Amino acid sequence: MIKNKIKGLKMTPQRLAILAYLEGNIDHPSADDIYKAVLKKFPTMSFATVYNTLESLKNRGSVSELTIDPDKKRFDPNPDPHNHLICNKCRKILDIHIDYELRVPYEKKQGFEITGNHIKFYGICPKCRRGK
Amino acid sequence: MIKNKIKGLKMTPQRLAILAYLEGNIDHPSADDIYKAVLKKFPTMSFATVYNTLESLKNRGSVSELTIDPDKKRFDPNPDPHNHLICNKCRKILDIHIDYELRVPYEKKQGFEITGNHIKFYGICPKCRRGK
DNA sequence: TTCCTTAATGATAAATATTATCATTACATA
DNA sequence: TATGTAATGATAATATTTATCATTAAGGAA
Repeated sequence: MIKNKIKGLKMTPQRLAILAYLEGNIDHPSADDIYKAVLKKFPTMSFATVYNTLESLKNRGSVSELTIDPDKKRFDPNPDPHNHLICNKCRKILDIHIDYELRVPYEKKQGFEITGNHIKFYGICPKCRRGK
Repeated sequence: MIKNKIKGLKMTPQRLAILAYLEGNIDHPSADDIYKAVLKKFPTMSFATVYNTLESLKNRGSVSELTIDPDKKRFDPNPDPHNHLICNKCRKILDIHIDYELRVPYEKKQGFEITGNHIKFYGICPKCRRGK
C-alpha cells in the first residue's frame, strides 16, 4: 500500500505519481525511465524531484537501488531481499525468488561481519534466444 | 604472465604499464585509480588510453569489469569467476573464493538460458567494525 | 478554516564518469 | 628499413548524478 511507503514524508502529488508508477513495476527502471514515464501524466515534474524522491524512499527502505546495470542505477520497488536474472544481450532484469543457504566459513570471512548477499544470474532471455 | 594477457594486441609501453599495475592487484581499482597510478611512472599517459586498453583487455577476457560500485566501474585483473565481499561503510571490495551450487529449477528460469552467476556478500569490514 | 513553519519542488548549474573523434605516432611484419 | 595500420593523446561530447537555491505548498497548530 502506497501510503505506508511514504509514511513520515510529505505526501505530494509528485511523490504519489512516482510511487504509482513504481507500484508493481517489475522492469527495474532507471531514474530517467521513471522521469519519462511520470512526465506524461505530470508535465511539470522535475528531474531533481525524481532523484530527491528516490533518495527519500531509499532511506526509508521503501525502494532499493540496484547495482546491476553498469551504465546507471536502477530501482526496485520491492525492498525485500531477492535475486536477479540478467540478460547478457538486451540487459533486461527479472526478479528471481529462490533462497539459498550461502554459508561462509569463518576462515573465508576475512574479518567481515556479513549481513546479506545478492546473487546475479547471467544468461540469455527467451526473446534474445529466439532472435539468434 | 603479462604477455599472455596482451597476446594479439600491440605491446605498447602504455599497455605494459597498465598491465603491470593490474597484475596481482586485489583492490578492484576504477579507471581513474588506474590512470592516477600509472601516470606517476608514465607522465604522458592519457585517460583515453586507459579506457581503450581496459576495453581491449575486457574483450580478450584478460580483465573483467565489475558492476559492484554504484558510482563507477571497477576492474578485476582476475578474469576467473569468483565472488566478492563488500564493506557497506568504506566500500572496500575483497575477493571471496567459494564455489556454491546454485541450482535454478526449471520453473524459476523464466525461459532464460543461464550461463553464470555472481554473488555479492555485503557486510562490515574489520577496520570499519573497529572504528565504530 | 486559516496561519505558519518547514520540507519539497523546479530550474539550473556543477560534478563525475564514460564514450567519441581524429590528427599524429609508433608497433610489428614484410 | 619501409610501410600499413592500430594505438596514443588531446579534447570534445554525452550521460548520469549531485548540488544550489529561490519559490511553493503540505500539514500541524491555533
